[in-house]
Amino acid sequence: MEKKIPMSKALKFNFNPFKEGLSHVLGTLEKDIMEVLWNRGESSVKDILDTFPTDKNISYSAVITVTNRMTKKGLLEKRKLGKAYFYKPIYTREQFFEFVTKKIVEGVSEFSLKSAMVHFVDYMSQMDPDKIEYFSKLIESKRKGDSRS
Amino acid sequence: MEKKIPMSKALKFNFNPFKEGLSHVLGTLEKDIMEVLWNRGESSVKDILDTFPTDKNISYSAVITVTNRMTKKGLLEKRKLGKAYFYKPIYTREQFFEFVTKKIVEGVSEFSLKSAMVHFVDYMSQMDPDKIEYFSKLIESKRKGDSRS
DNA sequence: TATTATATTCTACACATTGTAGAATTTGCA
DNA sequence: TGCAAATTCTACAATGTGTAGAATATAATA
Repeated sequence: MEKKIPMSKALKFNFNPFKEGLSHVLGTLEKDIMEVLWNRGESSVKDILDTFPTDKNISYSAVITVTNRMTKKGLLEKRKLGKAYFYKPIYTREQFFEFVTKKIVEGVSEFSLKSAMVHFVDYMSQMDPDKIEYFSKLIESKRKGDSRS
Repeated sequence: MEKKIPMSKALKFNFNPFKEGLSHVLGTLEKDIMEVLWNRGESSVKDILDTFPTDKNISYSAVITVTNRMTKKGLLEKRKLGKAYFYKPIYTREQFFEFVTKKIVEGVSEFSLKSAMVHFVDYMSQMDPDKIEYFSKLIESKRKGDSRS
């Protein structure tokens, strides 16, 4: 019997606006694991566990269950190296942030474009002017060159 | 024994970027109920059920359970009128969209401001130029007058 | 006031997601 | 081949949502 090839589905996620950083998108353990993998690259479960503070008290099983779920969800890739499986992120940290941000921006724009515009500008206006400056430039460049469909 | 006042918690929600419209934020039945309440105003469970197509086959219990959960979540208010409870949205449709959009925009900006800017502009540039026009104006007005704080 | 129609509450199950881990099994290297 | 290490399997908890039956409460009316 052929081993089933674990189809890496397209990444799906929810966005929780009441959390921060990666926790907008990932559970606590998922997040910890992603951080480790982005920081030290392809790692085994043991590697991951070793980076956790001792008082964290997470079991080997807990980690392996979650890494496998993340693999199914299209977040990680795994391959066997020697005796153990090694996991690595399919997306770099930057790609992941890009991907998530794009989806959310598209989603919220579809949800309510006008509100999105207003609140986006509001948000930026509370930041330093550089931000708005940068943003204005982005828009200007779109308004000019970019008239392709 | 005093009746417990059902503290209307602050509205919490997740945003699913892979859905559309209200379904970004609400479950199917929740959404159907909100639509009814926004359309016809304060309504009893029976009222709500009556608006559902016969083939929908949702039980009275199902609706009442969900309306009560939505009340706990800070989405609805209820009060007794005659024999039955009547539910009404705490937020108007517009307020709700505003609220959700604001939270998501703030969330995604916190998540990754630069990406958010880029994708937002990208998204708009695929829309008609009016959108960008409107947006530019918003920004301009911020850049001028609004230097408070 | 007793009856009845109707509304509510309670409880519970299903499914999905995430955190968690023990037990059993497999496997690779010494 | 045997053992240590790793994996798989299974399972339970909590949360959110859909769903509904049974029991109970209540209001209107006969």
